[in-house]
Amino acid sequence: MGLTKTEIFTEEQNRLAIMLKALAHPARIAILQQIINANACICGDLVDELGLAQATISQHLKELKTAGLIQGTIEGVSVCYCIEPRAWKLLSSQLDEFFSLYKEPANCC
Amino acid sequence: MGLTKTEIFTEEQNRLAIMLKALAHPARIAILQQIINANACICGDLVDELGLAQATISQHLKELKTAGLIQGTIEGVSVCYCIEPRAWKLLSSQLDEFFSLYKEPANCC
DNA sequence: AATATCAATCGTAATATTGCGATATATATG
DNA sequence: CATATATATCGCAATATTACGATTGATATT
Repeated sequence: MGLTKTEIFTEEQNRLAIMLKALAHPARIAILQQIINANACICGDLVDELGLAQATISQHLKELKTAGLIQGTIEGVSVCYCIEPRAWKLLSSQLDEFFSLYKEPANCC
Repeated sequence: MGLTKTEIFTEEQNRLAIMLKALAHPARIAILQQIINANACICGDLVDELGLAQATISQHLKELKTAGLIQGTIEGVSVCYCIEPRAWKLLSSQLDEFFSLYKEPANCC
């Protein structure tokens, strides 16, 4: 065990869970906020800004990139990271949809 | 290590990450969808509906309850679970705010 | 070519998560 | 009170996550 039973859930449920997992860490939230704020960031900026080791930041960036939420472009020695607009909008709207499923408390327990 | 460095992030970043973590599992997404769909659910219904053991569903319900996303009311032998409206709305608007930080691709990399 | 700079990857330790069987607890019902 | 029903909790095994030092790789700079 210790392994999520993906096969019993829908594609959508699994995809949403994966994206949310990518967001579900304060460092990654902070990284995204920094990237948005600065329009683009390189790894070193984030290392200075947050108080985490370079290896740790790099690993978080990789997770965000794997999820598709950010993209990285090589720019000389450094790599410029910014938001991936499509994935961002898609996730945003999927979450909107999910949260709007719930309408006001009817006659709950 | 293996421990998140909460102290270097803001209260908001940590709270949002905790709530997202509670959502970031297909079983918990499915549970919430079921609860919303049926207006309220008891643990047994969810065990039948999803294909997970009773102990597993109970544990997921506990996590959702700890996060404050659902509430449970004892109803005879069973416990009736439903959405906690305040937490739901709060998270929804916090996510709205977070996602709206990003405005269109300016002159990115 | 040698060196500096920046980021990715490897390896490792500590901790967390996932899932379930077994058991405990708590409330109905006969 | 004994039994059935429903849920929670315990304990465990398998796996995943988090963090970082050390190293590697790749591009500039001198």
